[in-house]
Amino acid sequence: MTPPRDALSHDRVLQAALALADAHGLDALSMRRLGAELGVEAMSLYRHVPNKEALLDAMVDAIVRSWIDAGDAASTDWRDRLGAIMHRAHATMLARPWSVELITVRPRVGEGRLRYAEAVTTALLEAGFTPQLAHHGLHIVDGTIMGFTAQQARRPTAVALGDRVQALADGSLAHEYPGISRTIREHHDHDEEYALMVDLVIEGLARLRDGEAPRRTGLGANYALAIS
Amino acid sequence: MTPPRDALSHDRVLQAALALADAHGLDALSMRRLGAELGVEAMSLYRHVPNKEALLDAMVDAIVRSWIDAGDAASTDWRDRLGAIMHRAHATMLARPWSVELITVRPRVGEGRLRYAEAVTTALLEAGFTPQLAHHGLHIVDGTIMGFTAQQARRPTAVALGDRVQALADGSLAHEYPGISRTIREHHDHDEEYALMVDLVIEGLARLRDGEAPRRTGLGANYALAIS
DNA sequence: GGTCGATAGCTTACGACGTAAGCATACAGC
DNA sequence: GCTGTATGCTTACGTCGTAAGCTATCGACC
Repeated sequence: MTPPRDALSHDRVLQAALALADAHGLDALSMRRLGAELGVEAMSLYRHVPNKEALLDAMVDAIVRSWIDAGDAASTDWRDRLGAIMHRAHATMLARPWSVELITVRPRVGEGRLRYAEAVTTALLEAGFTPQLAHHGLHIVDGTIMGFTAQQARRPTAVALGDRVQALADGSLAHEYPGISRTIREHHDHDEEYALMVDLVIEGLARLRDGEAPRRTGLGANYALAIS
Repeated sequence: MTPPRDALSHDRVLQAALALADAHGLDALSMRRLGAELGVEAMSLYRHVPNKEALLDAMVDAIVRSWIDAGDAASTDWRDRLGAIMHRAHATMLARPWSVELITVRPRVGEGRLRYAEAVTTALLEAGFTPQLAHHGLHIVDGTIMGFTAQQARRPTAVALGDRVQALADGSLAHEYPGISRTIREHHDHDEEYALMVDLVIEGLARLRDGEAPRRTGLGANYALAIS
């Protein structure tokens, strides 16, 4: 059967879902609305997607896949390779703010995430990290990307919604929160801030590899035990 | 009117919501079920809580509030103060895995979050950081806590759900993903890994304060522009 | 002590949501 | 032309958050 020009397919559904989230946010992405966007009833989508969860997973993987680039491996400097990945991940997520939430919450390991993890891991291994340390490094890089980006992505909302943020900015809470009041008025370039952290992390990883014992603040377990 | 022993109140609703999430996860927290748990109809809750969103925000703030401790300020060493906060935050979130998702997604600035931000900021300011750098430091610390913890919290799920993770562990995907296959079999202590990152970040902040120019991997903006 | 206003909880109802089950259509291969 | 299979539609169920209005209880005051 030659499908008509506008036949559905897994990919068409996926693309429409991405477009809908881009246009109206993640909350607007319901199966009914997605169907409508495709000129089709909601239930028809289930011919091409097992359920909504799987669709969300596919969306996540499509995005994570774009974090890496075939050209990365060409660079010989592992710092550049890692930096490129981290900045690309940051930029692509900020371009679709809804994706941050989605990626944070859905841990399914798909093709894209595997390729990304592989790229980071091999960069570290080739740079002389032990397998143990490379594994830690992957988690540290991952945490850095997600944590910083998540925080940055939700900052505009925080400003828009937080009545208190205004009070802080105009100084009326200066007595209660002197520290924040003093720092909040600075001008901040968030992209530059991220670059700062990326370099901080990469430099820290290099020092770990080189066996320079970090000045320990005390074993983490102590704190964990102290409060549990 | 003396309320009967079991009268509702904002606090009782909040505590019940926390308990329900602890016991059955965030998905189980519906207004109907929460009401049932309190022996009350769903709509009765709305006398004490404006809507579900506000309840979730209150839950978040109750948790974030526990990240700091009055004793922190007593310590003179800023590394210890920061380390204590970061480890406490990590531990309290892991103790309630559902909170990670909630905190990541809801950026409302409440009392607890302000106090936490203030504690981190003043620790940095008192350690000689410029206001500008202290502000960056807060975001870096925040990103580190959330990113790493989020990733760790969802890792068990990733293992449970990812059919591929098994394939990686037993080596059948070694050809496609040699790097991950090599590192995934290492034994990992995740708390120790977090301690590693905390020290890495604190040490990196110290170097920023001391004006040691990090070895730049190239300006972040370059990457961002290259792909957008 | 009778009345009154406020408070707390209940009832009903609406419009979303994800999706199970079964039906209708339309094509490909014979 | 017949038949099997793939595709999309229809209907329906149980869930959700919450708007609107009702009822019952109780302290405060005349």
